[in-house]
Amino acid sequence: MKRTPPSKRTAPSASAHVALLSARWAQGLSDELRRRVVAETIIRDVPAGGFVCRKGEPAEHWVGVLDGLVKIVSVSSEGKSVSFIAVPTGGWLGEGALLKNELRLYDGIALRDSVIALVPRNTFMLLLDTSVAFNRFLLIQLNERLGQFVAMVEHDRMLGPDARLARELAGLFNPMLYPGGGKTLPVSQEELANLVGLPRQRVNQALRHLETVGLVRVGYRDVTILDLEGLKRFEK
Amino acid sequence: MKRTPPSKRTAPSASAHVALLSARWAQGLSDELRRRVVAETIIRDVPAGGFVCRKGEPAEHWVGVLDGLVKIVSVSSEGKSVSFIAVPTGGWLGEGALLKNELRLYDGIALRDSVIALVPRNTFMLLLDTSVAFNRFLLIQLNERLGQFVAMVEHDRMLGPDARLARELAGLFNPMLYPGGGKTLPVSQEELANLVGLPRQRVNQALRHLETVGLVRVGYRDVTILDLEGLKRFEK
DNA sequence: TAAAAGCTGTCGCCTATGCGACAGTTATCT
DNA sequence: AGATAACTGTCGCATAGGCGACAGCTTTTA
Repeated sequence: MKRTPPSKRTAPSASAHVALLSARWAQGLSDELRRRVVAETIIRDVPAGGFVCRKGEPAEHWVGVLDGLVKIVSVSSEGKSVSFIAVPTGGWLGEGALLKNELRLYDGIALRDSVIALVPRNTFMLLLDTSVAFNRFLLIQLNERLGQFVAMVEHDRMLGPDARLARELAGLFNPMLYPGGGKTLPVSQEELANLVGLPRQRVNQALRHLETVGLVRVGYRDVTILDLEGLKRFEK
Repeated sequence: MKRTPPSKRTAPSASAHVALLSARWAQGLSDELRRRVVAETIIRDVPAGGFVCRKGEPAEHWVGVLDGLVKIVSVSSEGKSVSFIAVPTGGWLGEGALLKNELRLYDGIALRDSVIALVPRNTFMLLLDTSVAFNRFLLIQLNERLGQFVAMVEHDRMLGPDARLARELAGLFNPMLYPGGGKTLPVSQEELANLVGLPRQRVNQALRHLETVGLVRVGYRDVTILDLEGLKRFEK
């Protein structure tokens, strides 16, 4: 089981709505739309380890991480879990099932206490139907995310474990998908293992290797990126 | 080296424009736009083994496979090549670099003699700026492709070689991305190996396994899908 | 029709991954 | 502060993937 730090039970506040409207996609909207978005969006605190959305449920919301860190996970029938990406503060997720009008295919789980925005499907669709800027934003977001996954497949198949970890770490800091934010990832090595698709022991080795090369600093339950470009280039 | 069957040198014909306008994204366009698309799009025959687009060049076109089969490939610095997907007749590709206004990140190579449509960047951008339907089409296409790649990562990390091959084969027949078309894939086992990211020898075993279970029929330089749903479900 | 090129089916070896185990650390709970 | 839970760092082993080699077929080329 996962350790669950104490949940700071901040009541959904006005600051959440500020964070909401400062999202990049909200910049181009008309005042009217902005008002509707604020009125209709639900803000919810999710403690570390809690579900942001669940595989199998109908997709009723577009999900924003106003603060925190959320991983997208698939759990196999035998209980083996694969994490795809970690979406940090400022990131948005869940448009896939919304666009396909399908059940959610993956779980969303908070890696630490997070503040989540839930934009209802109707609001989302309204934006899609009325705002050119919003369409463009989504296009860019999907395209960027697609690029990230193509790169994941590429790296999974071409690179060794150390390089895979390096690239994955770099990917977690894609500035297009994940604007702002620091350079420290508050994640255990076991989580990292899930994210990279390697055994935890191997991740440990790889981390130490990357540390000796000066690309990252390894702490307890966190990793700090020292040289993003170096990580992207790392090969052996 | 790859074998290169003789190239049927059909001159770009009127039938190509018919194929072009019958693409799903062209359905919703105004007559004016349809005229422009036909006028500005370049039709080109590419022989098996030829490049449809090349890594490193600026993205000047959106690429349609009017007839044939095109693989998207990344070649590592040491010459190891990874194929991501095979885009069959009716498929479209290359919007990624176009949207990002970047250099192409991957090669596009014809797996057999193919008829290719090249929609110039300006035409593409015009469609993007003026047609709501086109925007929606692209959104769907990107989303669908993203789903395909997420599934690839999932399967690469969760499933064994046989199941990986099964899912990959199934993925090549996603009706959303690749409408129409038969159920036979004219591809050597070595190509399949590149597509699945396994050694050729292992792919051979896996194919024979899938054949004994009745999911596919294996021929010389081709594989016929017998049970698409079975392939999607295959686990061991 | 003969020869050459390319693909398929198998064997067998080597290395790396995948994984259980466990001692040592660091944080959290009461 | 002490107890407990969670995370980190290592060893070592079994298995599976990665790969060279090569004989038997199929298709194209001369």
